[in-house]
Amino acid sequence: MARTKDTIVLLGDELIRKNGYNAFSYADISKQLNVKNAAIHYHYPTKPDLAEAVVDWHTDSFNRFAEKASSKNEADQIKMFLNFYASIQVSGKLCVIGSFATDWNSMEDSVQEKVTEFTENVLSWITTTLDNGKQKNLLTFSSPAKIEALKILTNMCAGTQLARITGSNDFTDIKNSILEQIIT
Amino acid sequence: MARTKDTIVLLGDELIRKNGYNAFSYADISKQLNVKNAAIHYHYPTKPDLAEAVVDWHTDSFNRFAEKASSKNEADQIKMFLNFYASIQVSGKLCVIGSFATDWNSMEDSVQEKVTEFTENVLSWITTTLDNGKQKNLLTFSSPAKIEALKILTNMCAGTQLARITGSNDFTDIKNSILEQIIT
DNA sequence: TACTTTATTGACTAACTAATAAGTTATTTA
DNA sequence: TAAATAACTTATTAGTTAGTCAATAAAGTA
Repeated sequence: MARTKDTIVLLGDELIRKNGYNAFSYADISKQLNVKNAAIHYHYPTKPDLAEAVVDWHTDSFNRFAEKASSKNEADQIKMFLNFYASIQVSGKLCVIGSFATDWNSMEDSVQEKVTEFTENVLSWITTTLDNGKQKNLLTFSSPAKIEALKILTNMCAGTQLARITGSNDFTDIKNSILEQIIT
Repeated sequence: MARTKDTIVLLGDELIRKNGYNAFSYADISKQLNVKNAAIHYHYPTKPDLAEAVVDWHTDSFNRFAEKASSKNEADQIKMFLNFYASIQVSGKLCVIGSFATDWNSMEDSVQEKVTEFTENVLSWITTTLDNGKQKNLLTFSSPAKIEALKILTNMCAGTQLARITGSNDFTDIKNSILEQIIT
């Protein structure tokens, strides 16, 4: 039964994106899971090991998202993407990319590499989706798709951060404005 | 002589924006300053006290920036603002807003309040500058100035974060694209 | 000159941290 | 059934953390 092992990743992810990588400890997880901290070390010997597993989970999760979205048209796919970020915002979490970027300098190389790969994966999905949507006349934007993707991603990533400071209306405004501008 | 006291804030700010609030310790500062950690506690009794001083420093710093920029036209003011973020990116730091947002839940109320005030101050400066620039036909954008301001700020904030992961070209591309689109 | 304030050190503490080693129990597997 | 493996606990360690307190030295003030 891989029950505990999986739950650790979910709790780890929640703690990382709610409180930050350096703010959480194995004790936080073990308390919530009602096991001793040594049990966490049994499944994930070191903190970087756990961090890697968290990034892997996000990779799988995003691939499932892309798979699920692939049945819709490009305008709806972008909508789904922004709605995904809206759910992050509502749950009080942050985008993984932003969370790991802030604690980048305390991250092991192995973790950094996985985060980089994940980020490039997300960016290329947005870029391709924008490009295809433009060709089908479902989407409009003037800059190259890659740069439009960078702007949308940074809007969402820092949008969830900003919402903590100035409130969730700011996030919603950003999200709606993006959709208004790119959907024909 | 307030030499040490001021240097502590500068070092604290650098550590917060390079490594994160929860990743730095009084020991890091005391080593660099060649004083004992008790000396840091003399000037800033608790970590939140230091964090408040760091935010105050940013408030002063931004006010000086706005004052200095006020002699230029609105297009140049926005350019200056983006260039300011470019210098943050180059120095390997992050935007204060993003740094504090990520560690928001480990922040004292007193610090949160100061960060909120600072962020609203920055946002209203961008909004006003965009608005004035539009009226003078120096700037063009279709959404309300406030929302355009939110988008530019989140682009810059997460742009410095993303640059750590995927490289500084992405930041430069975002920056140039913003300028191309809003400057007439 | 005597007192007070400012800036600092030295010495310490209590709490927390990631991580380890040895032992325990239950479940597979051969 | 015996051995092996998986999933833990108990107990502990070495290091770090923010924060305190008493002592000190220098500079300013009355």
